Amino acid sequence: MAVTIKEVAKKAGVSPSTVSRVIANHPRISEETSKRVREIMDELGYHPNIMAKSLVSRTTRTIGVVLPRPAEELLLNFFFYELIRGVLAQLTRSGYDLLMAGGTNEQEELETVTRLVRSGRVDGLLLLYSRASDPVIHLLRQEKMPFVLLGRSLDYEDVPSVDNDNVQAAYDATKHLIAQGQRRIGFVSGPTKLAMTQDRMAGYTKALSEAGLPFKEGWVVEGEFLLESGYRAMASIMSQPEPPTALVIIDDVVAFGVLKGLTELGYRIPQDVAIVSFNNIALTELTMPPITSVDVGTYQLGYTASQMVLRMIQQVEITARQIIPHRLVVRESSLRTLSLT
Amino acid sequence: MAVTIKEVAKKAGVSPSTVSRVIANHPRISEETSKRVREIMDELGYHPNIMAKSLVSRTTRTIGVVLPRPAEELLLNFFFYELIRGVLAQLTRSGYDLLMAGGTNEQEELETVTRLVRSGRVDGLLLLYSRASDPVIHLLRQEKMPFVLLGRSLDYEDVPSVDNDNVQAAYDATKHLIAQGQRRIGFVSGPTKLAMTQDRMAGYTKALSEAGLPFKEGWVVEGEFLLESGYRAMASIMSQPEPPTALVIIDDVVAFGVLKGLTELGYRIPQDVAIVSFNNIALTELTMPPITSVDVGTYQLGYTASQMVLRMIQQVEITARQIIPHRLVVRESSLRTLSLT
DNA sequence: TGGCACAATGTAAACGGATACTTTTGTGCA
DNA sequence: TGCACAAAAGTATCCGTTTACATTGTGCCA
Repeated sequence: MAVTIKEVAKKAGVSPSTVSRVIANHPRISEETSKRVREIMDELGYHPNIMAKSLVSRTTRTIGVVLPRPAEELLLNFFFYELIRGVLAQLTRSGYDLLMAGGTNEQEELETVTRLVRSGRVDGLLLLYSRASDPVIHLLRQEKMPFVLLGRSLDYEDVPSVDNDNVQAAYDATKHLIAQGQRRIGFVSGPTKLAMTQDRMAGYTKALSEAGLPFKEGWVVEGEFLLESGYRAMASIMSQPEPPTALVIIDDVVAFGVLKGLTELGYRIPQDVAIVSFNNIALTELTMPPITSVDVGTYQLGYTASQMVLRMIQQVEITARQIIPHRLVVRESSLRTLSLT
Repeated sequence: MAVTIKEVAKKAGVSPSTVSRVIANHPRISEETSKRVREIMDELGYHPNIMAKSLVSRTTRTIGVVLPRPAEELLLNFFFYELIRGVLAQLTRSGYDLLMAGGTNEQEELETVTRLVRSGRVDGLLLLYSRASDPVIHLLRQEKMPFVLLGRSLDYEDVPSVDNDNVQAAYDATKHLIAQGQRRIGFVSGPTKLAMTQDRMAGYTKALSEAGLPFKEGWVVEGEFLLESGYRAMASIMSQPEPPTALVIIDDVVAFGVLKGLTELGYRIPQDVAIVSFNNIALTELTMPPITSVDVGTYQLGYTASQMVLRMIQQVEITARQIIPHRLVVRESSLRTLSLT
């Protein structure tokens, strides 16, 4: 059906190996032959059969992307597309393809990854999560399959990963509130088993203590990456005897819930309560007021993660942990200057 | 490196072909042999090499998903993840893999798809857009490669596609507003070259005329799927001498912009202006007020589209155009009963 | 002018698995 | 006991490429 190297060879009056060498830019092929063969390849619309190529080269030029299990996916939901764009841009540039996989539970996921690795389906993997102590990670290390985590792992410091400096990001966000004159600052947190949550928490407390501001237990509430979570966390924090006048919020979606809850309770943002959050998804500028958020460079995360796996495949030395710069995007929700108090 | 069929055969004391037949569940293999071979496969952690298998079977068990070009991607942004989950669920169930591809411009995209098709990389394709008169579609038809569009194509009625009944969806949404007592209803539209836009427009006008309500030029504004677009469209509509008291909005993201604009201008939602929109992305319930939106069954769209390609590959007869049911999710933004007028 | 180096190309054997065709083994029956 | 015939398994070839090794051809030098 499809055009093969043999048909090209026949039409060009050369042997299949010559055609193969033309494709590979082998030095010992004469200009003349090369040109003629290329013409015929174009004429016949020849494209090398990747399966055959892979079989002999033992490489697939394919990177697998493993989605998190549905239970952990919520964070990803809103920047998945941009992330994939970044991944795809890098892979396309390097002539690699992207295979997407995932399972609905731990076992299914492990089976899928095992199959991809053992059947020689991919040359490397990108794990879109940073779950601690994971059987998938064990497997990949054992099989010596190059892989990169999105977000650092709590358990393995030496596993290659791309991440933001979340400590610094939260530090910056909190500092920004302090610079606006805020003294009572709370923190709406995420699941504490995630490195991201721990890091942002650390940045928050660091900024507080440096500024000599109080850290109060009741001002910090752990939530999840769910729509209602922010709402509940906010209610808990604001019901304290002396509630904070500013909140650092672990994620934009949670911030949406907080914002809504605060508004419903009659708080004015930012006059009564100022907020900053993280990830800078598109809709943060469409809320009322627009939300100040830390842009984490989603596209760049995807782009760099792919670059890392590719480097690992090419046996190039890499830094085990690559940091993507963040940027605080200041919007109305955190600006004290608007306040008349 | 990896375990091959030969190693399994050797260890089991049979020939490679026997092992191959065990894998394929060939009828003429004795229970006993089959069991022994399977045990050894497990023991060695054998997984068939997909490349070798593909080479001889001339099939890849892989479906390609082609992303829209960045310029047209905005709509997709917020439900991409759910869509992919649907696709992946169906493919995994059927033992297929998902290859993701896309280009930054028309030529790049065509080259990518050509390569996937000609090099035998995929057995079928899913196009996540429904651009009219597309060179990619021409190519796929010519190469007899099974493919399914997401959303119907304006130019080719007979191209397989999954879609909502957008006429009916917009009709339902508009009717809902009418049932709430609305008489002056405007429409914030999208790019008219899209079938989706045309269909929703048609449903809107149909509902109006059935109810004997006026259709006014100035009440209908074409926008784009951009954040600011809704804002501008709203401004234009509301500056009419006699502005509408309700708006049907082509998409949730646009509706966010409209909502923000209306609120800033001092309109109360839904008392002064009621709104309904489409797609029901997660954040519609977190706006103030929450937005009534038509759920289009994103997961189901992905799931069904994949099912269609798989059927085409198996030469099963399919309906060229598959309709996914929609569902109006009523929230505060459209409820007139709240009004005191 | 024979011999040699080297460039250009050809030949053939893999890569791992599927399968048409062939051989071996086993069973029932005359 | 021998034979037919079916079940079970083995042999060999092919899928489309790459590549080690072999062959051919040319020019140059002793």
